Amino acid sequence: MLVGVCEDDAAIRRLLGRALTYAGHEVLAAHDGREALRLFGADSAVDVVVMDIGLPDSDGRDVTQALRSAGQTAPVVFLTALGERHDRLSGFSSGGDDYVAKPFDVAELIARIEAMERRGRHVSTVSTGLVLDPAGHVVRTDSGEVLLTPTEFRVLAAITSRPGEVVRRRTVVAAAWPDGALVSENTIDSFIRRVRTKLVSVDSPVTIETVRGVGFRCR
Amino acid sequence: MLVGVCEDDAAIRRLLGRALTYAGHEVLAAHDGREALRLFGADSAVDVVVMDIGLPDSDGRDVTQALRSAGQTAPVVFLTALGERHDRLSGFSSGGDDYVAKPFDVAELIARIEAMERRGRHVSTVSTGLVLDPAGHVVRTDSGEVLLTPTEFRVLAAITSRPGEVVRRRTVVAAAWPDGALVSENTIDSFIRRVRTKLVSVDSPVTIETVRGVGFRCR
DNA sequence: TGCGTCCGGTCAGGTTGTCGGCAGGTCGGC
DNA sequence: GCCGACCTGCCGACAACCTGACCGGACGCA
Repeated sequence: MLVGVCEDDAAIRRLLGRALTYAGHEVLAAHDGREALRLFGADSAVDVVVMDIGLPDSDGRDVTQALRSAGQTAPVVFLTALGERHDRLSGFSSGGDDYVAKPFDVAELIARIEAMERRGRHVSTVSTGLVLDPAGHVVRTDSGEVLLTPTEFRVLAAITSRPGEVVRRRTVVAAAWPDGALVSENTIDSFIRRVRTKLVSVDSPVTIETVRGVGFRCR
Repeated sequence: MLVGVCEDDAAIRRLLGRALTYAGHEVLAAHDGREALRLFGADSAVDVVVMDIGLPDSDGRDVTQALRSAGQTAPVVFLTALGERHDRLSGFSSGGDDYVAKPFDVAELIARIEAMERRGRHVSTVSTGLVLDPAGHVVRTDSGEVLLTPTEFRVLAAITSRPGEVVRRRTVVAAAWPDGALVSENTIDSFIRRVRTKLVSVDSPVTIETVRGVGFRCR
């Protein structure tokens, strides 16, 4: 896995470089926002980006936004300064991103990076023109894109992960509520409905059809 | 998932039938080795077989061996009698198989069955161009596919499991209504009719013909 | 601190598809 | 022809599903 690190403090940059290399990853290091944009742009191969919020030339969030609008969809782990409020990020960071407060535990940071990578690896595209972007919880088609809530996204992902196959209701529950929460049957219906509505709103070529008594299937 | 259950004790058969159905699976039930061979043969759509060791007409291990040499590769979960030594099976059962001692915990048995499923999913093909796909709950031919309801699927699976041979009406009932529900003779006719209609709608090369006074046969 | 918004989950009521069975027609064997 | 077995069209009951609305909690904002 290739990890892009954007951090101005040379000591932290070296620390991360060594730790990530030791954990079996490759590292691309940038020391400010401009370099990050050059190295981690859309056609870069980075799988995850570690982004410091407090950069000398700009704010890490702005850099990330620039990366996003350049087409980079890799998930981002933010390094926030001590005392930085988490919620200051929430309005900005898309659902798939994460944040770690300095001073951080290196092992924990690496664990989070690897967790990100597992999620973000497949910007899964259902064969016919529907793109599921886990980094942003966004669904894209030729005619537009729409934002899904986390639960909606998991429901859709569960069903589109097996195109043409029937996904049982219980499978959907297991995928969308991985903590084993007990939800009523009707809750599934509600989310299916919401997802369907959003798919229609972007003229999705993929539709969720119900197989009565069994589950759902996409085509 | 389609689970084949071979068990002579009607109470246990019903228990398993109900529990598996409740867990979202389909069940094909056989009450002895001969029937198991007929229903769970190489061309059957079963994904997993639950096999009682102590059957009236033969040993479950022998039945399994017969299934294997007939080309059936689905994994098997053995039900062993109380006190049966597990190592008695070890020399025989192939790597993918499992065993559960009676009296068993239903939840545990189902968990093991589902674990099996994740390994081998396969699609059964009746010799000439008719595909029974349990994952998609559909039958496919060259000219199209059609969605079957759960009961229709079980009925068709029971009959196509032995191409060219006559399947008795009572066998169809046992396979399609594994919970032991009592259905009128006419209900079978209704479902046969529905299945036939759907087969015709996809130009199926396989047809269900009736053998008066005995049962049905596909060719 | 109070207000507005979003999200997740549930509820009640309407709608639809499946299932099982009935009634009557048809077929085949004797 | 007669009888039983089977086919066919159809219908009612019921469960599964869809839909719109609602509510509490979390969170942002002023």
